[in-house]
Amino acid sequence: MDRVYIGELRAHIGDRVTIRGWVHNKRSSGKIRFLLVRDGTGVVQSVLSKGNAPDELFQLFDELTQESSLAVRGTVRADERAPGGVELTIEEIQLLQLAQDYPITPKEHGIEFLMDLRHLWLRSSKQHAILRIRHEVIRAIREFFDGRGFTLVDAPIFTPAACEGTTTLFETEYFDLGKAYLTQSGQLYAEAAAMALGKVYCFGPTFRAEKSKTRRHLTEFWMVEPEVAFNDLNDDMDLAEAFVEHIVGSVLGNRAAELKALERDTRLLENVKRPFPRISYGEAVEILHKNALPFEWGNDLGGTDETVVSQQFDRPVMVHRYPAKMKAFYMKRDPANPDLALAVDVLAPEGYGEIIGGSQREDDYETLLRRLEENGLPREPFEWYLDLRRYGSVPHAGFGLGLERTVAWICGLDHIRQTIPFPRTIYRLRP
RNA sequence: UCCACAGUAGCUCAAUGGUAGAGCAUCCGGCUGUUAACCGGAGGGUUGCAGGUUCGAGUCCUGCCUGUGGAGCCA
Repeated sequence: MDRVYIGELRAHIGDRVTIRGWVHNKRSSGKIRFLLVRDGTGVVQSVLSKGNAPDELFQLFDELTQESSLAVRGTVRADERAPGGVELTIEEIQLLQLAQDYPITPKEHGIEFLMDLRHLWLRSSKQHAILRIRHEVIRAIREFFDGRGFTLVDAPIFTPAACEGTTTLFETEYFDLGKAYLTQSGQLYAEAAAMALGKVYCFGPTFRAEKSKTRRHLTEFWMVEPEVAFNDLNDDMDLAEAFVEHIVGSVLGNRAAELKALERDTRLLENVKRPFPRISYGEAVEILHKNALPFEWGNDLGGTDETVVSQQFDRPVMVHRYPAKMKAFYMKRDPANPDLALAVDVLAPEGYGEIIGGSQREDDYETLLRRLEENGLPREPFEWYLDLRRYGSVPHAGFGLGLERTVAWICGLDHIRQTIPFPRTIYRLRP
């Protein structure tokens, strides 16, 4: 079998091989023809010249359309004139299917048009690069936790109630048991698992029915959530910075070609090394005031606020101890100031905003019960969660990292929707 | 939900209230090393929908639809 992948052609110079793929583009000049073939591992230019090939082959070449599927047999040659330095002298073309009127031409297109054709857009080289970096980030995430004794514990996607009681959830009928909701976080379940296994993480899709219309939001996105028994907020921040450093380092080390294809300036990514600066919410507010931004203590940091704060640093910054009032009920209060929650957000540089949100969890039964009431949450669906504080409660902490926001930042994209194969936004359910 | 912007050829965009155009794509022709190739030609339109103002509306006004960006919310 002489079949090889385009990515391996360099090791086959002088060989007669067969590649199988799709027509990426073609060019012609009089009696010479250039066919660019893509197979997922790369693109190779293959050449046909008059005098060296039969007329039937020229005929077939001229009929080929963009994205037609085919097999090409030929001899591999090194040639400086070819993109990539390697090309194929065509001896035989086997057409598998002639594509009709491929809509995505090698020219500019608008985002709406490309999103409607997302199933075809994935064939473009930049989308390849993004999806490969997404894969690398996922691989690095698993590698990081698996190498540190964490156990992957999947959380359910159907849940009986809101985890945090703040955001709007997708609702569905669940047989005779009433309403069920698509999960907005696996955290509460991760906490239960941490009490069983010590160090755990869950990694799966999460759903938010908020009608968010920004470059940072999807209605369906992936989140990885570690949870560690006996960790406090400082341990949590130690874990978060090591985690982010590992992810960025893995992409830099293993996906340099993809970053280059995206024209990403990697110098800013090289900076992502421990320790990350740690500032309190109060210090963040001071930074905003120094930059003449009107900001009232007690409000949450908005998109531009986050950008201004993160611009003060050359790497991700961790903002901790937010006003408890605006944070979720399960976050533990700071013993030094009960108005503050032991929470931490990690803000990515370059205006990419919050990629991690985490906290030390409330571990006292009575306090947690009071928080549920203060937040107007029903007790019954949380009984099992309260059990975790009845039976051997311990300090513990964790965080959630948004996969797509992280990929958008590392790739330097202007919008989160390109970081997931088939994005779900408020106005997009297809394809 | 609120605010702003946009919708013209398959795509990306032009067009002072006065005959709807270009580039790319498609089709035809040319070119023996092209690099989003290039050169010549052809076809391609209910200007998002419904009203209104006007001698005349792609252009101005009203409503609606669709999309984009932002706010809020958050990963």
